[in-house]
Amino acid sequence: MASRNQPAERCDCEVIHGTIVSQVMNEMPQGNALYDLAELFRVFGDSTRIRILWALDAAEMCVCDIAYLLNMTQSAISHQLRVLKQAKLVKNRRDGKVVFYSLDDNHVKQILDQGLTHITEE
Amino acid sequence: MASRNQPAERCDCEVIHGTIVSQVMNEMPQGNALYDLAELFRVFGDSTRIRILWALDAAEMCVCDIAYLLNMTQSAISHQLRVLKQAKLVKNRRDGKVVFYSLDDNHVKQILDQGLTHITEE
DNA sequence: TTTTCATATGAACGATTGTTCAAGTGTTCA
DNA sequence: TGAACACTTGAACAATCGTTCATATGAAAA
Repeated sequence: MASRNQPAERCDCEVIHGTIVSQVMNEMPQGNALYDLAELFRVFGDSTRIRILWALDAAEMCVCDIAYLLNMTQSAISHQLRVLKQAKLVKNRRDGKVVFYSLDDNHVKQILDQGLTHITEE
Repeated sequence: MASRNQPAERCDCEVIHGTIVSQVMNEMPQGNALYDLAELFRVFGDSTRIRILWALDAAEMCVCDIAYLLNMTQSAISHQLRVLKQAKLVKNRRDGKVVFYSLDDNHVKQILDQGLTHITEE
């Protein structure tokens, strides 16, 4: 019998879904696919980053504009923009001293909207 | 002049988007809407929870099934199921000793798929 | 009733996160 | 060139997170 604090062996409860469970195990995306998916959502999982994306959906904006808009320091915004850029959610272009950020593609807004739909429907 | 480590005052960079920025500030959802949105995505932002949701999309399942499937302890799974239930992403029903979990609504799979689309398109 | 199984829960732990602070680029303008 | 501006970056910090361990609950079987 499996001790309780080990990675689980097959349980003894009535196995209604035994066959399906085997299927799921075989069909579950291998390797990093689900890990990458979690990482993507983790980037969306912060209200500062959400507000940045929300702002950039309305217009391309420089770092100081975003900082002013969210009432935060440039440093904090810059750190978060780096996270967003690494996740390919935003892109940037330099124009003299100023760096303008914008959404990288239209998936971003779709993902936000999908989330909002879940929240507002209750 | 604003010192650098204060919540930002209006910057001096060329204000191309000044008008739009004001608009965004007015139109940005007030109160908790964006905070709630971030919290929703934060729940998706963990690979254990993503794998649980993936499994439950295939079939209703008991806790020990999920633990076996993901090769984790029942305790760890139970803790995560609580998070998922609080976020209204899963629901459960008791049948004797066994508690069966399933996805709460079809938004969940839509959100997962939307994320996968972003990842796979490169 | 007592035992057993399935699950839940609270405390504790290391690991990760978001912000701040201080210092660093890189560009423009005088 | 040198000052000023827009932005970036690394280290440090408190706060939060996910898992483990030990224990508790709830239901069925003995």
